[in-house]
Amino acid sequence: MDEAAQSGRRGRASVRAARIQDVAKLAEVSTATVSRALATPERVSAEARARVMEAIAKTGYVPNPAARTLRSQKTYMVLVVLPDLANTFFSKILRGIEETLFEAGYGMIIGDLDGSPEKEAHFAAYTAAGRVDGAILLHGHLFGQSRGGEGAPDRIGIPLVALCEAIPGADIPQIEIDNRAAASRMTRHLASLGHRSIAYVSGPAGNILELERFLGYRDGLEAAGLSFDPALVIPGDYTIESGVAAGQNLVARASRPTAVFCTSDEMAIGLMRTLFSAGLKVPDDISVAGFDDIEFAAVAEPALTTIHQPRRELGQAAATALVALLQGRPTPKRIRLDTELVIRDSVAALCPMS
Amino acid sequence: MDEAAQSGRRGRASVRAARIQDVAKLAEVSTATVSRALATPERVSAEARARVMEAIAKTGYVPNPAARTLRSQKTYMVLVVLPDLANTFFSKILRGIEETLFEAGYGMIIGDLDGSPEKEAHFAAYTAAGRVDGAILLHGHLFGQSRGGEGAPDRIGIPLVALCEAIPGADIPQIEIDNRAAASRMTRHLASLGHRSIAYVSGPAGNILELERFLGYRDGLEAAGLSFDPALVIPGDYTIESGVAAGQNLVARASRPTAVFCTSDEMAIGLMRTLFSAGLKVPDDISVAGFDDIEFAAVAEPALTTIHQPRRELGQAAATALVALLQGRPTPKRIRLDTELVIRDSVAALCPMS
DNA sequence: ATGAAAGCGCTAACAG
DNA sequence: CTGTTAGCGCTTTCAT
Repeated sequence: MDEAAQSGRRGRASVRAARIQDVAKLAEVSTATVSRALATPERVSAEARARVMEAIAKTGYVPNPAARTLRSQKTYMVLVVLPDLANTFFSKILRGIEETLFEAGYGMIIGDLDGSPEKEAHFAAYTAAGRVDGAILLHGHLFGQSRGGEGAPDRIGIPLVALCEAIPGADIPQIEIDNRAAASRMTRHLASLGHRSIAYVSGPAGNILELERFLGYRDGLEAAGLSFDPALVIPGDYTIESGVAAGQNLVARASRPTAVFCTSDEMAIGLMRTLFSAGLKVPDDISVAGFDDIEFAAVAEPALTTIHQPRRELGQAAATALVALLQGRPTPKRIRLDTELVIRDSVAALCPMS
Repeated sequence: MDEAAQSGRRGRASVRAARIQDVAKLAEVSTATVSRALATPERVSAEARARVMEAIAKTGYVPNPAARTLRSQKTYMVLVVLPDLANTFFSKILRGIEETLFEAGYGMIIGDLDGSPEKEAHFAAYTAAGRVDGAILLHGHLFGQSRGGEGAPDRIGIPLVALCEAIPGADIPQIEIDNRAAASRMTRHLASLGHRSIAYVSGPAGNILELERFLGYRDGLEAAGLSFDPALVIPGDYTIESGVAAGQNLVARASRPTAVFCTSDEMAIGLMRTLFSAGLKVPDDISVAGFDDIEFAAVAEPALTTIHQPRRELGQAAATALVALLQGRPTPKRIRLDTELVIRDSVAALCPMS
């Protein structure tokens, strides 16, 4: 009862972390009871539970996650894959995900693709190796499906959820906004202010968001009785730099549109910068609209008219869906959150003079 | 030799992941040899190694990290704790950390404090539970040392590195810039342009960066022969919102400084916004300087004069130091990277007229 | 250079 | 409600 105390020396040097055995011994119960007291308290007598808890407090016991994972085949970790961590658009989404995951007892590992496909393989290996129980995908496709080609393994064995960038054809829950409707709304807003020549700064070619938003732009044009002019579509990729480039494109033109709809706030801010440098005034000479409503949109000069996305809620919804899957509960295949048109100062009614 | 093939049914339904045993059997070696072929190839005959590699390819074997961790007591995971993931200042730092860690074979778990001390305990538990081998701390103090009080456990048993926000008194490698010198440089730059009334928008009280930058501001003032005026210090906390508030503070004043040194770009951008709204022109009516050189600094209107921090390199240096520690190699206790004064358009020489 | 065997710390059956 | 008993899959002595 006291002989089996410590295995040899107990100098204060290496005070090995307490194991479940130490707790069991101190509480005078079996290790199974300790385990149960932690996992399913209701299945343990109040008395035993109290003794276990006391022993845990006394020993400072913290369960070893590796052992737990090895035995239970559950990691309580979720992988979140995103195209670009530096994009401020994602940070609040991440917050929403993390807080929901945390409440459900899951940890979050972030996989930042940073624009390189090789990294995707790296994170795919995480799932293959069983490092995580599930994943939230923000980058618009399934692992190993970069080319959308044949051998696309529809699933890699763990629950998956797509967030923001829908993955066409994938049989997993998709959480997103109605990009098409939002883009249409903004286009109509611009048209309602008298603009008849509305340029469109696109996202990366092939991107699903771009596809949807472009369709919305066309919808809006049509709804306003405006005809589509391909010359008014300026390529972009959602970055500040591409917005700057789009601005140069615009400035160089002989005849300019009276309004520009940028499909990301970062592009809108970069574009306005170029316009200013060229001596053009926003919104007096040209109106500029964005998309996303990132933090800087409200403090840009002029403050940016844009589409607000409920970023935190988007993250929460995705995490909630994944947790449901993880716990074997059903979850809707598609969740669409509402956006909002935020009117600020970068868009003005077209002056008939102009 | 072929009887022990599969343990029972081998329907295509549940193709359990290959284990090291499967590889060993296929390669006709022991599991120990497979393990060694992976960890220490040089200790295995070329022949055996080839057979093992082939078997691995054939089975699609991926080592189980939980089992590996349980046995070797190494997680090959590093925790990165930061005060605010939404702050764009950190994203590039994270990139630098991740790429370096990845090359060294380590994964990264991000601990976003999001401004709540409770979360810190949460992430401290990660380290206590042995989920990670080491940690990089960007939040300016050690775990459980929030109050800087007595029982500060100087170490929690795993290697730690402090990044950006130095931790006074902690005996761990610290990677940072020379905040004091940089702030002094900016202050002197402003003074050299004729400004004699230079306001200072601070960081959060007690923050080590704030302490250093404030000292630098004082240094710069002194070097320029200017006296310090407490009324010119406006409180802030590095956020956009606090910059907006600082701007309101400024606008409300009867007599205004001719230049404002904001100790973060986000504050500078928020402040300029307020100034504009109040009809003040930057830099004509008032010069504004920032600190950090985030992406938006270059495209702000006007483009922001600021202090450039080598963010990616900072991250790389911290990760490199931690990996050295993890591998038992020595590393310098303090690394200071150079900053740069970036002159753009938000600061102008003081017009004698004014 | 290789194999046998002993666990790392935990949870899940299975009895009782 | 509780204890006993097996391992989860891997790395690592210790022999050979």
